[in-house]
Amino acid sequence: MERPKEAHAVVKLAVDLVILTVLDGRLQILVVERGNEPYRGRLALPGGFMRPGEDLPTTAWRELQEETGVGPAHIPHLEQVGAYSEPDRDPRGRVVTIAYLALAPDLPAPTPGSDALNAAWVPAHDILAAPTQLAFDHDTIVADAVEHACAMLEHTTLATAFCTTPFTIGDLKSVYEAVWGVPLDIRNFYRKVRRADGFIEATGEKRASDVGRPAELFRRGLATVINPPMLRTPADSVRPAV
Amino acid sequence: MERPKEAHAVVKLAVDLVILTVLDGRLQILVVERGNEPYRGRLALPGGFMRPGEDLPTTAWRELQEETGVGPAHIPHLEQVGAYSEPDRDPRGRVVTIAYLALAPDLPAPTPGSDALNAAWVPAHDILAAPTQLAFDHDTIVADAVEHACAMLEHTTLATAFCTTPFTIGDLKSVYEAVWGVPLDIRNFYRKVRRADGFIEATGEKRASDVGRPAELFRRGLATVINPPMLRTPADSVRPAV
DNA sequence: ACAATAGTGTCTGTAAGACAGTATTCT
DNA sequence: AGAATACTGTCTTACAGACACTATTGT
Repeated sequence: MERPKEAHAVVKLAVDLVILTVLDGRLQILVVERGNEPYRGRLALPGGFMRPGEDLPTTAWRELQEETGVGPAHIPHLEQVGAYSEPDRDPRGRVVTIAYLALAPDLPAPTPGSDALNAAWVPAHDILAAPTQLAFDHDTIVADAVEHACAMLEHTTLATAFCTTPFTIGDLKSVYEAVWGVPLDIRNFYRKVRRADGFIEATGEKRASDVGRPAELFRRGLATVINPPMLRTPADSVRPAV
Repeated sequence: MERPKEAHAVVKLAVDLVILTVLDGRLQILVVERGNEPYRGRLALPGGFMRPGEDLPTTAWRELQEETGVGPAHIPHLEQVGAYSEPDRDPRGRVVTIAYLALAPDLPAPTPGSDALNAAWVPAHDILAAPTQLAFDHDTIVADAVEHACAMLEHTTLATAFCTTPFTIGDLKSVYEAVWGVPLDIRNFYRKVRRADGFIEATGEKRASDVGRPAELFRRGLATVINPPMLRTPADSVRPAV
C-alpha cells in the first residue's frame, strides 16, 4: 500500500452532513449560513474537520450534535454517501470531505453553531432545481444524498426515521411522497406497508385529529429491510424533469 | 466548515481497489502479497496513497493501471464503495482509505508491482468465509465491495463488464451465478435479459464450441440501468450461510 | 346530513418461478 | 443415432397499479 519514492498528497479530511426532514409536506435540508471565509454569507451544509483520534462516524455524530443538538436517540442511523475529492473544491487547499446522510423527524428549530451565522431548513427541490446555491460542491453532495435517500426508502424501513413515534400510516405516506416527489395511491400504500413484515407495528392507540376518523397509531417494527421492497416506478424521480 | 480553535487530525489518504473477475465459474479478487512492513508477506488489496494534485478517481485509475496494466479501455467503470477510517486500522498512523470497485473481464495474469511480492486471483468466497486472511481491514472492505457488486448486478448492466465482447447469454449467466453465488434457471434468465431493453445487443454472429449447438453472440447495449431489474430472491446471498 | 379523514376490497396486467419441450451442432 | 449445448413456450402465482366502496369521527 505504500510507495515511498512518491510524494503523498497532504489533505485535510472533513465530514459534511445532509440532514433531511419532512416539513410542510416537502423534503427539506438543514443548511447553515457560513460565518467565515471562504463563501462567507453563502449557504452550506453543516460539517467540520475530523479531529485526532476520531473516525469518520464519530466526527459525523459530533457535528450532528453540535449543529442540531440531537444525538443517536433521535437519529437512528447515519449513512455514508461518498467521498468528494476534487483538488480545487475548497479554495483553502486540499480538503477531501466524506458526506453523511441523516434522516430526522421534526427537530427543534436548528440553532446556529459557533461558525455559522444562521441555520435553516430549505426545500430540497429548490437546491436541486437551481444547483448554484450552496458553497463548495455542496449542491452535488445534496443531489447524491437525496438520490441515496430515495433508494434507501425503497429497500429499508428508514422512512420511519422521519416520523416521531407514534405515527400514522398517513404520516408515513407523506414521507414517501415528500422524498420521492410523487403522489402515491394511499390504498395501495396501505396494502404494501402492512404486507411488509416487521415494517410497522400497531400500538392499539388512535390519534384524533380536528376532523375525520381517528387514525391508528404505529411504531417502528424490528425489520430493517422491507420485503417485498417499496419500489418507485422507474419514471419517478425526485429531480425535476429536464 | 472550519473550527479554527480545534486541532485537525493529520491523516494520509489512500485508495484500495477491489478488482473482481469471474474465473473458473467463481468470483475472484485480485490480491497482492505485501513486500513491506507492516503485514509483510500477508495478502492485501492493491492500492496506494493519493498524490498531490490527484483526486480519488485519478488515484484509483492510476493504481489500477500500475497493478494490472489495464486502463479505461478494459474496465468501463470504477465505483466508489466507501471510506474506512478507524484510527488504528493502519499501524503506521492515521490512514483513511477510500475503497473502489472494478469489474474486470478475463485479464492477463497480474504482474507484481514494485511494492508487491506477488499478485494473484483468489476466490471471493474464501475471503468471506475466513475473514482473517487479508492485511489491515481489507476483509471488511472486500465484504462491502462484494455486496456492492451483487446489488449493482441487479439494477445496472455492469455484468457485461465481466465479459469480453462478444459474449453469449450463457457467459452472462455465469457472471450472475458466480457473483451472487446461486444457480439460476437459464430459461427464465433468457427471458429477463431479452426483455430488458438495451441490456445486450445481438451481433448476428455465432460461436461454435467443441460440442453442441453454437451460441449467439452479443455485445453490451446502450442502457446502463436494467428495467425491469434482475432481482435476486431475498434469500439469496453471496455470503455463506451462518 | 354532511364533510372530512381512515381504511378495505376487487379487478387487471405484468413479471417472476417452475418446468417441458424443440433446435442445432459434433462424434 | 446419440450426446451435448442452445434456445423457446406454457402454466401458475405473486404483486403492482387503478379504482369503488365502507367506516368513524366532528359540526
